[in-house]
Amino acid sequence: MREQYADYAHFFKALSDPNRLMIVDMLSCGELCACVILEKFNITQPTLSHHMKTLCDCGLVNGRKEGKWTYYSLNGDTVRSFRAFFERVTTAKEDCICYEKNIEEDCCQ
Amino acid sequence: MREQYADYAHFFKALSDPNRLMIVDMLSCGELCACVILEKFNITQPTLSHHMKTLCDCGLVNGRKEGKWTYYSLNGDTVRSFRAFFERVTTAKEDCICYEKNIEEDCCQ
DNA sequence: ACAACACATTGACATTCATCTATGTGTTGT
DNA sequence: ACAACACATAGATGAATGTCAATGTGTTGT
Repeated sequence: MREQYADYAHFFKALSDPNRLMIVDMLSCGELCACVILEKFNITQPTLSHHMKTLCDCGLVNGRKEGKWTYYSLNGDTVRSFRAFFERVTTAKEDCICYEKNIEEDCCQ
Repeated sequence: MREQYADYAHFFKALSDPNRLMIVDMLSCGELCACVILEKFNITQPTLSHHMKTLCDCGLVNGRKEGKWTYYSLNGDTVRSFRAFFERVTTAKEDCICYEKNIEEDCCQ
């Protein structure tokens, strides 16, 4: 569990940009071509390409090339595991790290 | 909706740091004193203070001073609205922005 | 073969960020 | 009143990030 914080932090970082959040929203209904996505933004093509790489690298989005075009779609499995992680990390649980050694012992008596 | 991307991006950014993710996990079981949190990390006190400010500024965490000590806790309302936003943004919906003007018209015919 | 197109890569730049040391502020106990 | 403590703030620094212009790569149509 302890190592997962760094792993999942990448997902949060990937979604910490408004443009990328909007891209994910657009992809929630299904696959879209890069050129279609680009039309909705006031950014250059290289910038979109960079954002798509960020989303693909962390596994949230899949890319599929078809001739000249590249189609992007959400990775349902990643989205679900991300959702589950956030749920776990914000919900009280018996094996929470807050119960580990030293906690609530040496301070604030 | 369009403006919400920037608003919620702040939440994702606040959680994009492994230390802050772990802090949220610790707080999921209830209120904790800053000094108790600090013990679990290999960071200095000013660095923790900075992280707590980041979490508080976006509304995910509440701070409460009591004498010398400061107690932090998760803001349940913010967590729930954040969860709902992520759910909405990753789920197909009839009023999705991907259906707005120009999309799927001028490209990839 | 060649021009046009869709997209990726490179390199540069300004901004933001995590972290530290040093210092300030308010509280507690003697 | 004063020392010790808990925490915040200020300032500095190296690393990461979002953006762009320029260029590269692979595909399509003539």
